[in-house]
Amino acid sequence: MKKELRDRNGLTEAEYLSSYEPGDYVRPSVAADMVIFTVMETEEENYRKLPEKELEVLLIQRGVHPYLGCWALPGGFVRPDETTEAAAKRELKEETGVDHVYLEQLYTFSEPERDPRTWVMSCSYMALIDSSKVWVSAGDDADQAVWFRTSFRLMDEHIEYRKNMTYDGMKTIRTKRYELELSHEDVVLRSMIEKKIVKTEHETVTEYRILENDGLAFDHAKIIAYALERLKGKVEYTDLALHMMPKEFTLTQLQQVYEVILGKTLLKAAFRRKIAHLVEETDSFTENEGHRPSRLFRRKLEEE
Amino acid sequence: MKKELRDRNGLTEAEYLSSYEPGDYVRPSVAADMVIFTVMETEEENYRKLPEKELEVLLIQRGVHPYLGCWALPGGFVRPDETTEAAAKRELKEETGVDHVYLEQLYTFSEPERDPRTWVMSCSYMALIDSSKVWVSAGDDADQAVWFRTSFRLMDEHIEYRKNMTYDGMKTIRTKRYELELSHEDVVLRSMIEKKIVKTEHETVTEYRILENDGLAFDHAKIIAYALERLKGKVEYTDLALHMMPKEFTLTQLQQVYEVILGKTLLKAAFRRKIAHLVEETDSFTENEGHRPSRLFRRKLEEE
DNA sequence: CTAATAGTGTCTTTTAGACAATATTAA
DNA sequence: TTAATATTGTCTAAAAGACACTATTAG
Repeated sequence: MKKELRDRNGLTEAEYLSSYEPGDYVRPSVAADMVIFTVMETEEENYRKLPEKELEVLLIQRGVHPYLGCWALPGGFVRPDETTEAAAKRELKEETGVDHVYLEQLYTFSEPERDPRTWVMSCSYMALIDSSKVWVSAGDDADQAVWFRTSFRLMDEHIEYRKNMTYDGMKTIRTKRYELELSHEDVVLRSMIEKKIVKTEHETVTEYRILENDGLAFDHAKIIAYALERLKGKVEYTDLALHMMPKEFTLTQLQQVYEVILGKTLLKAAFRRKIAHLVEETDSFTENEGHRPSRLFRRKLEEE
Repeated sequence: MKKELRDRNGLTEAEYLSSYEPGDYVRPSVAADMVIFTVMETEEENYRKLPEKELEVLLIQRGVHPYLGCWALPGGFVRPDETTEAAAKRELKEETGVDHVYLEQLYTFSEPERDPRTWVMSCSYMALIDSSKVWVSAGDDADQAVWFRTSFRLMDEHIEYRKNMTYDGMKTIRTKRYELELSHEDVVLRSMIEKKIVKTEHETVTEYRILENDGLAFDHAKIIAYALERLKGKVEYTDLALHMMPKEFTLTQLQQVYEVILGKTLLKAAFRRKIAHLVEETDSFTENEGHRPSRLFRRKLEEE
């Protein structure tokens, strides 16, 4: 309908576009980086007991500078014919061989100095995959992908109330320090991340900062911390956790996944009531467990 | 600690970086676009009645191709020395003159053809400003910024259950069609946006599509729809709405803001219980309203 | 007095938390 | 039989929904 509008140079849109020259402004590279989570079972000695579960993140050891030898999130540059999401899916497929998984855009990190080489933004994604699909990548060609056990603990919390003199009104600064510890066999990567929430009259500014970092490349400690907070936050009011389950699972297994993500134990009865609407019964049961068999459930696709 | 590691070419990190050449891969431009919301009061005839409230979005009429004459979100390209957030803040200041407001990153839109000129990603932000600060920008130099009344209505909802033969398992497709209507005086911008949620065994894919669009530039209808959904979703469990209030406000005013955002009326008693922990009393009251005075509150900064 | 909003009390319903009782299995 | 988990029931506590009653003001 606006076809024949002409701009101040007398050009129609078609004419403008055909004569358009991109100009030589500096442009950033954009990478899609992925925080891929899964929950794995640890080996259990007692044949009767159920195995414990642990939250794991996939990392790749860098074989090139910068951060040579450090561990990084899987990811790669976005190409001009794809979306960031398509780039993430492509990398995911390459790195894990897995195809149809839950994928959610997290945040675009854009501090200009986050990559020492050049201006690179990271559009980060969180992927959830079920451990039965986890193809433990035997070190292929260049880089090796490894699952790291994840621990993310609040180490310190601090609130400061500040009477702001210049501007009227109060200001509160809430600071939380988290320890992120990733381990695989004898490799332990440890970072301290600070989350600072500054509230004033109208503003609320949240800021993450890496205080210490040992072995993780770039600002990936920050990205992983951000992903863990998102995961924790959404698990309680969405069906996110269901995406980490195999096709059929027991309610106890599902509860374990919730517990690992939330970092606390839940009451069985209350848990079952709460997630009842997210699952549906199958006719199968577990067998040969040394105790009463458990009904298997699957994710319910219908219903809200 | 990894200082002296050398890569396959025998270079240390410092050597590598000093010899680093960016290469000539194609890079995208990245823009920071903002969905700026405020809630304004309509004029009320009856001196006793309280004014109604309406949700408004700030748009700018484009004076250049492409989408010449269409209305677009305020925004601009990110510069190499700033974060996307800094770019958003800069544009916000330029466009509205307002400085310290609530700002939250929404989503990075990256469809390669979203800008007909060249490859441009949009890192979108939502800003909330209080209407008392709204400087009704008298059309300045180039482009004029105008507040548009917002209506976002679910027009159609549809669920399809599909038995997937090739792959085992079910698939459900939930489709929602929304009408986005933005109006200012006699200008009415109308778009239809489709939200499609496809659930399979492990995957949940959500996709927004513009079905119809009249007068909004680029994919901005999609971005506004996304922002409205985020706003609605977070209002119920955060203090987001408080960022749209003036320094002091009555609880009824706050309730009106909730109601406008949620698009439904709330019960007074229940509402007050729910938000009690987010506000604190002042000693002031409204006056000359033709009815009982109302206590003024302010946003509480302490406490969770 | 009136027409409006302000503010609170209370009953009901729903949801969450806590814990206990009973069921079932492989070795 | 035993040591484990599975499953359900029930009581209590807290939160949400619904509604009604009382308070206060400018004109």
